Amino acid sequence: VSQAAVSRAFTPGASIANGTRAKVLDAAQTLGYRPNLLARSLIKGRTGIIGVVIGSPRYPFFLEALAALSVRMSKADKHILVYTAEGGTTVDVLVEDLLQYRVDAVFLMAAGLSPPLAERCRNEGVPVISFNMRGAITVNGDNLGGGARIAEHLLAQGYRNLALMTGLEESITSREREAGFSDHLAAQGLPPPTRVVGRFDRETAQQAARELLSRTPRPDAIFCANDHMALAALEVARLEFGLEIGREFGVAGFGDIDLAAWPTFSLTTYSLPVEGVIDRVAEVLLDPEGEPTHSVIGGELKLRDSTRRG
Amino acid sequence: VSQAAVSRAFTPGASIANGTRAKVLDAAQTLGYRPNLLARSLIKGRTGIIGVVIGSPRYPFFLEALAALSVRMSKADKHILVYTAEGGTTVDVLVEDLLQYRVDAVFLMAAGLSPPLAERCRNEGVPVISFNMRGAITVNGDNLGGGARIAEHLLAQGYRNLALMTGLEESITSREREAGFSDHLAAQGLPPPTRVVGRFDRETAQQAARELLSRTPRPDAIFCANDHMALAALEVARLEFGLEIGREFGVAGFGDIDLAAWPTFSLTTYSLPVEGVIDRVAEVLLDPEGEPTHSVIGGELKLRDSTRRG
DNA sequence: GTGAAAGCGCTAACAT
DNA sequence: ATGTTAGCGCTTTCAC
Repeated sequence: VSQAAVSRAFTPGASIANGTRAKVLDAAQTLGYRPNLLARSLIKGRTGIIGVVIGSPRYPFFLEALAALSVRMSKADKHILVYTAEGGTTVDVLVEDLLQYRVDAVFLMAAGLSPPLAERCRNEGVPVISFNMRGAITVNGDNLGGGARIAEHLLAQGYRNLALMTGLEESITSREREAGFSDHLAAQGLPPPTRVVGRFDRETAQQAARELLSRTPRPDAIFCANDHMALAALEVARLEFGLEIGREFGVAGFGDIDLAAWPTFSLTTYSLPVEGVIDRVAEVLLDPEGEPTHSVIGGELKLRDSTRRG
Repeated sequence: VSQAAVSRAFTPGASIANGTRAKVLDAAQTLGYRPNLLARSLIKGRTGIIGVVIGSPRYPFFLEALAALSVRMSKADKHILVYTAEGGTTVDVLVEDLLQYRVDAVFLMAAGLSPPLAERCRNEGVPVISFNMRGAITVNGDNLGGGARIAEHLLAQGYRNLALMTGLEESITSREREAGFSDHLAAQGLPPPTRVVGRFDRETAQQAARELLSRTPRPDAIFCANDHMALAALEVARLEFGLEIGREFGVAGFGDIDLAAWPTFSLTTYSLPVEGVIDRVAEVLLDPEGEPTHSVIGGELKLRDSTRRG
């Protein structure tokens, strides 16, 4: 009944007689005793907690990724401490806080970690994983490749007057998707697409789509930097301009969210495989060693009715 | 430069000279020192961490609620440790684990906490909040009232041959929405609605809708226990059966998710105000005292085109 | 295989 | 206002 014995009883491979262990576990059961993980972490230096910072908690992709990550981590007996950056708090403040909880690693679904703090994380042995951040370990969908595949596809379908709707101007993700698309056109000796700026959300995308569709000559197809904007554009084209989607106006997105496959929309898109991305993130998160790596998880072109002519 | 002085420097209202505090904070800055919250929690008995268990991480409502809660909690300097119950782990195991981390409270978005463990949580002073669990503190949308309002509305619009699509049979939420709906019909002396069982998801709902719409006489309106099923039913009716939604076939849901308001669907529904519900949850979570309370957060009927005749 | 003692990093009395 | 001491609940040498 010594303190050490109890500790050993709860430690998987400890040197303790089976009888003693059983006795201790039994007593714990009836007394309602459970080891205090805080105290354990204090000694061990590892908490089994992964810190996650979400910059835009309203953006469904991040939530899906969070859920997927949580499922993965549970399997490894690790857990997730969530911080959301809404309402003025900078990412630095949140990460600083996370470090105080002595998290084993940080997963950043937000931009804006300052290089000095990133440096400190490295020094303290806390790996930082992010979608897009120089200096950190990154895991990404194939933004460049996807953009290019979409451009290629639209041209193959005979669309000639192409438009592009970007996400937030400062978003690296958006810029990569745009670059993939535009560079492909340039490589074919074609002029750059008509460009409008969405901000990844529905409202702005609707405005941008209205503006674009009112122009003459009207573009005959658009590539939007994410599916949400593409669906907004599709709705505007169909319901407000009475265009037949696909034949009169092609729409393509990026991400392949569930909605894209609904028959009502049948949106052509390039997939961003949440599961695949998170699998890789989990892998890196669980393996502290290693230099900054940059993984690109390929998706695939999903050909649907929103870009089929005739 | 004593240990206690440092502690005081980092404690908001402690008795310490401004000069000393400045000096300590300054030194900490350059040395990269940050207090260890684990050690602090070990003494204080409070961690500032709220445990959240999500039973169905694929169900968007829970994710939205999680995001909303995280934002609320950040403001109170509390944080969220997320556990997902996918792949066989029981809620009991997860809550047990949460208790080991000495969380200040538990928010359960999952069913299945055993009464003995619930009891233990109470004894240890860890409040348990849930959407639907006897014995615990609960916060809910107005399932009963909403179901009734929908029934009332459908009748007022002249629909006469009503159908109902439930969620999971074991879901209390689904049963309440059903009861609100059916009881209203009964109170009007009308026969019970035709009843099909969905499982809250799209696939099952599509099957159920197909089956229902093939019957003779065909129902002229349906109430689905959530918006996702309602949208699935709407799509099937419109695209597979060629019905004019609203005039020939009325569709109503529950929840008022973003999609419901999209012009493509324009789904009539009774709102489940995520923000309102989570506001209340946060309130209870932050205030440990109090007996089991049961809050019902009212929503409102959203009249849209999916239930307008003529 | 088991117990005694030391210590993880902090805060809370209690002095001064 | 500051330093000293004790102790939060655990794991880890080190004896036995």
